[in-house]
Amino acid sequence: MTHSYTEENYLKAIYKLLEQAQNEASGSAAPVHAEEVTTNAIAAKMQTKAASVTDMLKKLAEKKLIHYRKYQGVTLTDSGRKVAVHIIRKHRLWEVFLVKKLDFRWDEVHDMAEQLEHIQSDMLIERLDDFLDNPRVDPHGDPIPDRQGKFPATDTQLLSSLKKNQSGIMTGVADHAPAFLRYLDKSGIGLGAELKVREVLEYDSSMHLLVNKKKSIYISHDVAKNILLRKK
Amino acid sequence: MTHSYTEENYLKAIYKLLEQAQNEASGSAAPVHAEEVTTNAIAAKMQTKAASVTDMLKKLAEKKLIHYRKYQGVTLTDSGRKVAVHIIRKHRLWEVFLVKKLDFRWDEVHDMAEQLEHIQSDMLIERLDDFLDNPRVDPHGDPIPDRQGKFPATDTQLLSSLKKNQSGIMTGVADHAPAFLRYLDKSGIGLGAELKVREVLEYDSSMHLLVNKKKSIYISHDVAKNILLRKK
DNA sequence: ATCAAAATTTAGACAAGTCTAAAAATAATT
DNA sequence: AATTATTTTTAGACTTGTCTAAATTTTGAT
Repeated sequence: MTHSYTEENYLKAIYKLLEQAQNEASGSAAPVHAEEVTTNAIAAKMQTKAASVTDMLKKLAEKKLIHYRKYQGVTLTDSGRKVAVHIIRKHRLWEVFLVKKLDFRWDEVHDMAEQLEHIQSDMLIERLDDFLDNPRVDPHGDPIPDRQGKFPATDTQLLSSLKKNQSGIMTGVADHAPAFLRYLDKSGIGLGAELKVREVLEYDSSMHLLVNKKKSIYISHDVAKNILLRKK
Repeated sequence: MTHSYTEENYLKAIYKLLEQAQNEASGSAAPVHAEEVTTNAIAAKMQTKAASVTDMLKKLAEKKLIHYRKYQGVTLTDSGRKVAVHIIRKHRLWEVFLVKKLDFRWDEVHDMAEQLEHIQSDMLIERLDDFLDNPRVDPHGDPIPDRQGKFPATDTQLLSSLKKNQSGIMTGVADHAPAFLRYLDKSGIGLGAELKVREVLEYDSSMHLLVNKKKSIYISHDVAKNILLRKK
């Protein structure tokens, strides 16, 4: 019923890689057949060696947390996905706590939440959820699944998909690197900001934006690809 | 600079056993020469075997966290004590959070705090301290050391040491067992309560108390030995 | 279709923490 | 002071998670 710290981290990594594969597949024309995650991808994400990953995959498969076919790749079973989503729920709720109650900035909370997400107590996390007024998203705009593991509906798109004169409200980021987050802070771009596309430069797809109807800034295509918003 | 979850738990156990030995020594006529803790005592407290304790003691001695003389016993070095006190600080602050902010009862928080005390982040614990308005004691009345490891001064005694007609304000408990705490709740006895000794029965030292000038109850000597108060 | 490159798995080893059983040291008792 | 009894330590083994190096499988390119 209970899983080790390390097992939880592997399940979370696999979940995120699967999610990422889904997003990339839906972006292309390819049909979304059950994507699988590779050993090497997991090793890269976990900062470990492929041999270690193989060892862990065998253990997770034995516990029926993943579907594992040698040399082919892995997916999560329903129970594996449940564990992963619960870890994500805890991670994101603790991030809200750190930002809303302890006044940390959104670029500071990741490492602390990485530890807090493994605290074992369902009561604790439900009380924390209530204490925070049942937030739907974390400080980066990522959705927080409910206790059943259901994610709130979202309809966001990448800023990079907007055309000239279109605008939207920023709802999240696709890159959580502290340096990127601090760059956004410095540029006056945060969750809830109104972003209007003034111009899209043809040769490098960089954008000229109007932030909150006031501030005019230029951002690269790389930046635009990592900002999520709801078009209006 | 950083220690494993298990090392931290051993250091905390040794600290508490030393503290306990100190208290018992000061109660008797014996001089308080540097008490040492035995392998068996640690094994009992950690719910493990003596052989495992010996293995860990070697490691802790190598890291200069304890003074270890084979067959003789152990004490903490200054740096070992510092680690232990910091764990206790974190444990007690998290307990305050759980009770004051998440509305847990004082008998429910121990297991959660046992996990939370190992979260590594000095920033986090200082922010938490401020968020809780720098409490001096945890929900059981135990003193919370400051970030330098200094404990606030306290002058408490056991309820069992009071004589007929003496009274005091309850400041803590010596036993943290959930069943004991729930018994106190049911009896209307909690931190801050005024306890007046109406009568001490001679043959079993049980007491007749007046709680908050209203409620009259009888408690055994065992209970009286586990209630701390400040005499007035 | 074959061969080289890349990815994955196996084999064997290591560190942390635990255990049982046996040996050694200390304490207690007569 | 000698001899049990108790406590503590050592020896050797097991588990979890990791690693390197070698073997195997799959993929890609000609």
